[in-house]
Amino acid sequence: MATPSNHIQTADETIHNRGLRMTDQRRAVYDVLMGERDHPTAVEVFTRVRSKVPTISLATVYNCLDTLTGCGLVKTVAHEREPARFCPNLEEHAHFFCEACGAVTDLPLRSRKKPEDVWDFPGEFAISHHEVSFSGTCPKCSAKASKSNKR
Amino acid sequence: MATPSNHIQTADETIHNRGLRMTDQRRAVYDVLMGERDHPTAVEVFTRVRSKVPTISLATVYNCLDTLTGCGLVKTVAHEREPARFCPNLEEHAHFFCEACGAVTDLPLRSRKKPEDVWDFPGEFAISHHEVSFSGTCPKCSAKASKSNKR
DNA sequence: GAGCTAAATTAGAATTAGTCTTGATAAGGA
DNA sequence: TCCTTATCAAGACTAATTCTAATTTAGCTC
Repeated sequence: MATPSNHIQTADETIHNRGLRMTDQRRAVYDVLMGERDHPTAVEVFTRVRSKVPTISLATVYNCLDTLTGCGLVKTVAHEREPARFCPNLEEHAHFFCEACGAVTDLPLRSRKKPEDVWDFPGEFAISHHEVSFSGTCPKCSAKASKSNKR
Repeated sequence: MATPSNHIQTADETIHNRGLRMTDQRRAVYDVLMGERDHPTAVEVFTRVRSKVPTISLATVYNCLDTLTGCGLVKTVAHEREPARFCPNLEEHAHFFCEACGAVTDLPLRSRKKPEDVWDFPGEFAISHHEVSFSGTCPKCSAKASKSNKR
């Protein structure tokens, strides 16, 4: 329903099909997200985008991110009270938040398990989205920690 | 590790064991959360608590919620960019957010399944927390919707 | 290509949730 | 009782995001 899978659409097509325009700003924001897949915040996107489109404003970055998420090209990633992050990975996946370095890692699904198998839904819940997130220490920081523990 | 399960502690004991005091304000905040299990925001807790402790300030409510979560008596529930909600249910469970009425429902675990069975963790991730949330339409709102669709 | 219209952008103001600061208050132990 | 420390309260402050209003741009029609 959200993404017509009959054929692969380019971002341009997806946007045009909604009656919207692929402007320089929107493309630049999208390119930044596709370029470095590190889940930047709006402000981080803003600073990266400015190297390509120096006149862009932060409000526009917010607008573009809004448009792109509205078109389903980008997903927002919320974690605790931290600023929202943005992710162009449309595959089903969970997120891992490293408490040491702040890195956010995509974790692909290993087995296709239905939520109903794992959690108890008492009554008729109509699920439209679900989100799974983990936090802890990422491999890099785990390695660093065990090294410094050995001294 | 987080909750010593050798014997059941009262909230008072848990707080005292941390060298802190169970004040009127803290008890009132905790009682509000235990009373209506509807995942109120800090402001909602504030308005409810004021009927018991009329002189309490919002800052104190934030402080109390902070202390209680620090002691592990209460969990914060984050969803999108919305204000944080608070939950005294310490059992492992997921949350369901109704997009129609805004209600938040606890969903207990049906089967004890390890995250590693479901998601692919490439490398040595040390998991300290995980959070699962669903959104969609709750049973009440589903019933209302199907009724009004029939007209 | 000029003119029109709606969409998009911009800068800055406004909002909101939450935190910080500071001084007052209160509780528990010596 | 005195002393120390925790706690509370009020309001100032911050950061992320949204809103507003004016300007610019793109695509369409003539």
